[in-house]
Amino acid sequence: MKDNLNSIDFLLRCADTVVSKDELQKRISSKKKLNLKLGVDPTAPELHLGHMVILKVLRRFQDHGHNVQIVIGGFTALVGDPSGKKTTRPVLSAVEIEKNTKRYKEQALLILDSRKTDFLNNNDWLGNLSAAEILGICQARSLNRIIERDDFRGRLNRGESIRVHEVLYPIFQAHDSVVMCPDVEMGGTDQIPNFMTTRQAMKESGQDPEIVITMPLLVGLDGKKKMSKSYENHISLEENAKDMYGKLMSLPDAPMKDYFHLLTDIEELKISEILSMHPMDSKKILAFEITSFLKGEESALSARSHFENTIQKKTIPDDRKTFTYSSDVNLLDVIHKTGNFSSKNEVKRLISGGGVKVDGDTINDWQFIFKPKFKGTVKAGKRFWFDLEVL
RNA sequence: GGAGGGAUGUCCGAGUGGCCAAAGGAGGCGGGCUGUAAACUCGCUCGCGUAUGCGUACGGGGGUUCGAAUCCCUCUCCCUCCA
Repeated sequence: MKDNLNSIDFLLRCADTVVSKDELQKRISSKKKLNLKLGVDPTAPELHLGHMVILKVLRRFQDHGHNVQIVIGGFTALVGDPSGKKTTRPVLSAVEIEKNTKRYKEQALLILDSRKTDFLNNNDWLGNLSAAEILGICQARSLNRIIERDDFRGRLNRGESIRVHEVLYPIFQAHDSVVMCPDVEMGGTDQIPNFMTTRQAMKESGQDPEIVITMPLLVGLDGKKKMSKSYENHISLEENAKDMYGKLMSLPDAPMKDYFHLLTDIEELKISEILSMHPMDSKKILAFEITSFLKGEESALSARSHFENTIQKKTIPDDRKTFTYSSDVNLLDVIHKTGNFSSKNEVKRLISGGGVKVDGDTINDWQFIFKPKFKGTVKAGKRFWFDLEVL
């Protein structure tokens, strides 16, 4: 059973919810150019592979001629999504939002087709609503419907407080869709309750409700928790090719299958074929595929050979810095001065723990002195090498 | 408005006057094993040029004491219950 790259099943590969597939099929068959909406939060401008999952699906739609509208939540950022009880929500200035938006654009366009992508800011329509207008919108919504969702109901049952603005959040988000009239809205699984409110709102405004597609969360490099910057298990889209490739190689085996499905366009059959190889070889294909898609084939090739040389063949990489001293220096100082370690104690620990080699020999005396005329290569920690020369 | 509970190192969490730079766990770092995977295993995990030493550190400030994370006062923040 081969994937047909044009089939709706391929477009929706791995989607965990589609409401509804029939409707989508109908709209696609009508040959109409569809508008796909994606809402983003301008408080977190650094994108990673987890964000790429959705962008990748959007890109497939674009390749079929459809259009993508990214809504920057300039206004809703001030309201705060009810999921997650963040202590204080930073209030962003217009300038910051501008800056974050720009950065977001750059990263998103690594994946999306710029000719088929529009960027909007919901502050443009939400920011100027009068109190009367807000009342009007709220009049058409029912609280019952909103607090049906599990997280609200749970909090009510447990007697935990729900702030009024949290209830308003889905109303504002829904209003975006009422204004934009998208055919499809995409998001993460956690957005489903908000999307349901949105569909309801669109119906009440006499529109065809948007189709909702949600994608599963990508697991992070620890193989356990979802990929997130705050868990420090992410791979940033801004990462350079070498690090991206290297980090992908450190991914546990188990999530590889998901990574192939969610982040590449490789067909189903081919994926199972790749996964039946030695896990390390499959992972190299995965790492290459993703790095090359985001950073270009050339960088990916050199990232791969860098990995093979330094890690697999244990060759010392040649892009090392050289540090030169004019008189005796000890090991501690030399390593500390490279600026890669935050304190001398940290370096001492590294040295006495056996993590430092000079020209291949482990040295665990931090007072080790380099005499004049010394010339050699120091390895400090797992993957940091530098040259040292004492005149 | 009233009653009560809480804030400890990156995180979780023990500790209720000296033996506390503070148990334990997680995470992280380094070694071994390996496929820079997992699992396993061993060591380290505030800073200071080398220290039975000094400095910082248990939400902020002040006090009691020879001595405070531990007691008292006060401030800030969080939570629960009643209204």
